[in-house]
Amino acid sequence: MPPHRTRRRIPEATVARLPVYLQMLIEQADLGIDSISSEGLAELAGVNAAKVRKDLSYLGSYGTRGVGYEVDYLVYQIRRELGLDHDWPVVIVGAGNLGQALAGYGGFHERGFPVAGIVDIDPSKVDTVVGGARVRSLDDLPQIVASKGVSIGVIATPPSAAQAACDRLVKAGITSILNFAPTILSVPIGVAVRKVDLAVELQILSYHEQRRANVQQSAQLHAVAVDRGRGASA
Amino acid sequence: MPPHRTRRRIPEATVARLPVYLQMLIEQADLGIDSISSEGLAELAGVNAAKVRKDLSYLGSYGTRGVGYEVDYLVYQIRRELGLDHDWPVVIVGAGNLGQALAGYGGFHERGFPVAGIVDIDPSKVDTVVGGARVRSLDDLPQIVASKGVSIGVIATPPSAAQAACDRLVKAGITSILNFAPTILSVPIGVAVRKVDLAVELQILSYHEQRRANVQQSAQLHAVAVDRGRGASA
DNA sequence: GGCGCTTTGTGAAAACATGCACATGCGATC
DNA sequence: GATCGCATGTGCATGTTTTCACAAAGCGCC
Repeated sequence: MPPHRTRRRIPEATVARLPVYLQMLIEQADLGIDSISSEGLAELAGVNAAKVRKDLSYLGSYGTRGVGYEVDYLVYQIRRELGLDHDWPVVIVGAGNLGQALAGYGGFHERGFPVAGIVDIDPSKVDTVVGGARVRSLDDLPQIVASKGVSIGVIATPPSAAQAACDRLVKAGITSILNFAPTILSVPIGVAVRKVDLAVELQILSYHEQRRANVQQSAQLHAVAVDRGRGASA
Repeated sequence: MPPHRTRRRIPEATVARLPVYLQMLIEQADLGIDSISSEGLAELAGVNAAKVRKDLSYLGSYGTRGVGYEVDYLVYQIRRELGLDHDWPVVIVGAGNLGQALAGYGGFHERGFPVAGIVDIDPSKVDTVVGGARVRSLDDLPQIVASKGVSIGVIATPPSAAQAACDRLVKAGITSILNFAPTILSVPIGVAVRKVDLAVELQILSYHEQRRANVQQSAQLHAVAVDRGRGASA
């Protein structure tokens, strides 16, 4: 039996880095580079070389000692592991600001996630055209999903409509959801959800800004205290 | 000396969850709820109650045993810790599809991150109006940053322009960057970067879809094997 | 004022992730 | 075809995050 039939589970942290390696490898391939070391890839991906090696070792032993990794082959293997050897059409729910931008964003299609359709509950938005796709009614969701074999849904609705959108996606047969609304969705087990909340990202940055400011202030206070101490002792 | 002058460092994982708690607490406050237990908050935030308690304990002892947490007070404390007691204006670089959507997205302003300006290198985009803001030249960046006290920059350029955009942001005095381009940025130490890559998110979902399919297939194979075994042994 | 109920806050254990350091094995060179 | 140099793959130590489990403590009721 081939050893990769029953594949050992890949740690989530590694799964999250594989797409980055993939991207970098594709860039290198386009530049005509056909071999790369863990150190080289680590530099490109902004991580440490041991981590790269350990991550890649979960896929199998695809490197050559003393040499490095063959770029094309690694691309092939990561693609296969991530399930990127075929396209995954996505359906977008919500044709507001963000939904429209996503539908018009070429990067999706280019990276294997063509937009199979965009739907909205608002009749005044239905049949308008955004980013080359005609907005369809939310009621058409099951038909779009079934006819195009869609398994990934993207929620780009206002927060108040997100759970309802989610429920309809699940009912239509969607099993993975990318949620842009600042809402915690509840889904049946077996449905994967990832959340992207722009405000949360900014708030995390805000924490670091805040902290930086505090540290500086505290350093100043400390300096003053030291000066006082000196003055007093002199 | 008050114990929170030299505040212990909050783990990164906790910092990433605080904004979610905050959001949920604000929702509860709006509903007129003024007290909540760790269990209740955990449910809302989609995490486990012990984690909520440990996370909140990093801020200090703000709960009441046998009762729970006072919603308003907790909101105040989390806000303070995250540095959200004042607005943080942001500047957006890149007025393409995504940049325009971000500029027009009300959620930013609403949650304390007003758009101080949006700039683009393309002269044909300059002076067009998107989402209520006039696009300005990339050359105006230092002036925008200085005059409005901006410390957070958002990169919404094509990947090939991202590093250059980053360099100019840093030179203009920006110390935190939210990067939407699928590019690893190199920045001087002291500058915080967070990356949001939509394709990466989809690829992670793809991995789980792929895996699901494999497991099912493998289960089927296994069922067949079992049946064979039975048939043979019967 | 004391008792019991409830929920916090936190040590300690377990699980997970990272990074080091080096044995292993491959290719190149002589 | 033996030797050398180099980069992989991995055992092990370290650090971080999650989870458990329970003592400590506030509130209401008698």
